Amino acid sequence: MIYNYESEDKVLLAVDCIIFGFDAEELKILLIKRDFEPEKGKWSLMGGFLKNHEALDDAANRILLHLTGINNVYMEQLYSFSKIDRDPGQRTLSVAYYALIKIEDHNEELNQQYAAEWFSVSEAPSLIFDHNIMVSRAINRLRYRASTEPIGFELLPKKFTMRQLQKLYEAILDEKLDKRNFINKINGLDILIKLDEKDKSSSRKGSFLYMFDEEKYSNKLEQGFSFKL
Amino acid sequence: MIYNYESEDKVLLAVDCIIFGFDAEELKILLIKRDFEPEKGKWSLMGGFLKNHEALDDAANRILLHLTGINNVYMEQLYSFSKIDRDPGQRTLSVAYYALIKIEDHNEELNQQYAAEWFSVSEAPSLIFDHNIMVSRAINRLRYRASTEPIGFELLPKKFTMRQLQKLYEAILDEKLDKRNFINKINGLDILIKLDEKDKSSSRKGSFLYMFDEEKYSNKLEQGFSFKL
DNA sequence: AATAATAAGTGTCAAAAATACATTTCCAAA
DNA sequence: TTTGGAAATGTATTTTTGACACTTATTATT
Repeated sequence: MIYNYESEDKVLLAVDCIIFGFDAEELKILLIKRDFEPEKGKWSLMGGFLKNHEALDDAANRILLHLTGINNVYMEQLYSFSKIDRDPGQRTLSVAYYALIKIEDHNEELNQQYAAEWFSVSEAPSLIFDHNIMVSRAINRLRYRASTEPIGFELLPKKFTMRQLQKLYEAILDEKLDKRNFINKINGLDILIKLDEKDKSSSRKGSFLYMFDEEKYSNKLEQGFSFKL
Repeated sequence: MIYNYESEDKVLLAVDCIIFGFDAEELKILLIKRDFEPEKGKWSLMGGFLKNHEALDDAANRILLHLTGINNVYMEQLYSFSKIDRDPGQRTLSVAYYALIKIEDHNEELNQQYAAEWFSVSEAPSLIFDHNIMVSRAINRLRYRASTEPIGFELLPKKFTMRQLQKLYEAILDEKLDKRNFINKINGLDILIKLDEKDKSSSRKGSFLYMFDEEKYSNKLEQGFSFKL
């Protein structure tokens, strides 16, 4: 007996992306104003529908690229949302993804070509459907992931200062950290390259720039090292 | 303008359940032999298809109930799998859930009414499709969850000994734990009720039985307590 | 009644990790 | 040369984790 797949229901599957950025010491999300009904004119996550011939990861990347021009960034599947009436227009499920992007690298295109806008996580407007729930789930996941894997760097410029890194973690974890303890911990991990360059934008003395040493990190990983912050 | 939902593809959405149990000091999963093509006769997770009128959580519960007679147990959504050809019969996505059940409470019905069989996680057969990947992801999730929330008790009888609890955590974490340190840690959490009863099945002295004190736990939760093992 | 067998139950010390905390240094601008 | 301001730096204390071995309670056996 072959299973009769035809007798089963098929569903519309949306993919929605929570896009995180970091700027001015704040964790931000990228939102768009929805330009069609239902809920036209309201703020929304970036979304689209899964096509028959693509995997979810691919759909998430396609949607991100299409709505922001951004490609090739860190993304992770978050959760699938399925409340019957979550979309008042039509029965739709949604698989949420979150992405981490370096705001500086993408600022211009976003503002000009796309109707997208950054909001500080704490001041974001209320969103359509269950998107607020998605965002808060994404923040939780980001908190966990950022304290067990070195993904914070995805939100910073390639070269960054210790202060930036600390402010980033403070924003993600939503708590103040002690500067000396933070630096000691980071240095203890031994996965950064300290450059000879300094960033002089914030002080006369200038502060040294660092880069994440991906190669060193993956070597250490193989030797049983585990990132913990 | 109203969005034209009709032009979007719809997909078949399966729900597969990884069902964990604990017995004889081992972490186990419940599998069934598939009785239809494709892959008829091979071992598989419990699965079914999402219906148009139900949410994923409800589908997972329905499928669990239908295939095992089990109801009302701990379940958590795990991940959505979408590789194009994951099911050779038909393009299908699958949302995986895992469940924790108390084997003792359900043993008879499972063996008699249903063609389900328990396998130790380490000795389970190779499964159809991407089910092996689902299982290993579920184990990871279970490890994390069990060390940050008191869900281990879902796998034990209502009354259990310290030794059982320790063996359970050893099985979940896949590492030996020190008896004294473990007991000290558990007692430090102060979320168990020590009963006057003893279990005499494993020694002449007998060992005290404990119960999880749900009420105490949720009170402590509200006061900022967080379970950590 | 004494003994033997077996798992249950119990505490301390040392090492490591986390936390709290204040001063000096460097550089450019005035 | 002085000054302002952020960057850089180390130590002492507390807390947590990890290692480790003997006594107790009970019943079955003699």
